[in-house]
Amino acid sequence: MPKRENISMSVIRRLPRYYRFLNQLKRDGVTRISSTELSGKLGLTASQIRQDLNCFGGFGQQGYGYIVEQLAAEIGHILGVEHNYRTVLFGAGNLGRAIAAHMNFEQLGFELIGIFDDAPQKIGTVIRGMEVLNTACFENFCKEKKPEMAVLCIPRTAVEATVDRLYPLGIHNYWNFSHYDINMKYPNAVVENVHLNDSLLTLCYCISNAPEAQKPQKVQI
Amino acid sequence: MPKRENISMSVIRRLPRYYRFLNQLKRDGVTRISSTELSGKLGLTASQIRQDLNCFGGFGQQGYGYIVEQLAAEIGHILGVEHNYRTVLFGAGNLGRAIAAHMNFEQLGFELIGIFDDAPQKIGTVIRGMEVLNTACFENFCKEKKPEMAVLCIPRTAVEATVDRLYPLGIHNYWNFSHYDINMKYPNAVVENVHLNDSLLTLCYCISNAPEAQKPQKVQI
DNA sequence: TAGATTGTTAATCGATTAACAATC
DNA sequence: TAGATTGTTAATCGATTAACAATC
Repeated sequence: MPKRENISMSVIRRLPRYYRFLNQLKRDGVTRISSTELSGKLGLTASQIRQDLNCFGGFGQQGYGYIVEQLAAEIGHILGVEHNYRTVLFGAGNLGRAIAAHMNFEQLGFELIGIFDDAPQKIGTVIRGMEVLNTACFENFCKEKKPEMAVLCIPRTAVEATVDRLYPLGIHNYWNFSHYDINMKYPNAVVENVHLNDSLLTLCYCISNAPEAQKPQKVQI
Repeated sequence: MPKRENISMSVIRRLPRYYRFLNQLKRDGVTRISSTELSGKLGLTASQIRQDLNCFGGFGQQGYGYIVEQLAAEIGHILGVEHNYRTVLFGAGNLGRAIAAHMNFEQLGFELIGIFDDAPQKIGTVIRGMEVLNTACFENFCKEKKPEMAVLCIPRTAVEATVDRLYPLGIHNYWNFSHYDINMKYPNAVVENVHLNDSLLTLCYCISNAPEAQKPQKVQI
């Protein structure tokens, strides 16, 4: 794959979805698929799928289509799922515990190597067989384990101080569940935000402004 | 606000962010703001902000700007935060418990009125002062409480059957944490997806493809 | 070979930005 | 009134779709 420059975010955000569907097809025993078939399953145009894939290289065969297993592997490689970036999680509250327990980090390019909190009642508790460590010990942990990414499940108010501490330790990549905007202060940090509040408000808008036919008040049980 | 038709998703997805920033300004005691000032804080162009707001009406005063409190209220109203849609949550696993405990549903247009699971060891446990109920009892619950939205924190494999059950009961709105695509079978359902796996994979791509200067291997502790 | 389907270029569509007249 | 800033129209930019030649 020689091209790959200035790929737009629109394209990038579709890749995980392609990857997911292709892996499902693989599990279902499908060996070969055309862009038209795939477009039906994904609800996109065949043209868009071909355009997207050709940002990274020509993975298909003219007149034949794409080999499912090969294409899945290519996209996995493009995403970088083989990297297993060493990851720490900050905040062992409800959300942090859920994320630690729920996510298959290993299949998604990361390896969870430590969970940190500063509340005494949380330190020492176990999540997914991993003991929650005291945030105070992070510098020592860091020297030995050299984490590359941090998941932030801490309150908005605590994020700035935490990033001020992690960034100089070489942790420049963040999966951020707070609404604090890390890139304001650290424009070079690589940040993926999960804004659950915004997502819920978007749903609220869509419900409130759905065509009349779908309005809840019209519904009968 | 007379206009409001065919608002693009791009605009809608920016509204929660405007709402969030305006509420913060309100808390900070700011009474007045211009589109230019706001654009600086949000990292958007002033033009875009004015365009976005004018999809819904003219909320500013020429030569003066926008009154923070008033604009926040207007956007809240556009989003529909006052609706308090009656909400049930399915799946009291790690993620479901975290979402139930973590989200301020009341401030975001929803009211959580029930949590359901079918695992005996979960039924009867308490989350946020609310007892987890047996999924088997849902029809009865529904007759009395008439829920309008469902949060789905159940495994992908269980979603289809659950929606098959909920949709005919009049629940057409979903906050979906699984990767099952509800709109395939129910095109009229109003669905907001939270795809945590896709988000993490996107981060993986961004880390793997960041400019050399940011690559983790170059970092010194 | 004929049929199918890609890779890629060109056309269209939509979203963002710029400009400026209206007006507070 | 003069200065500022909106609301809105026009220009630009980017993303999606359509078309088709290349080729398996």
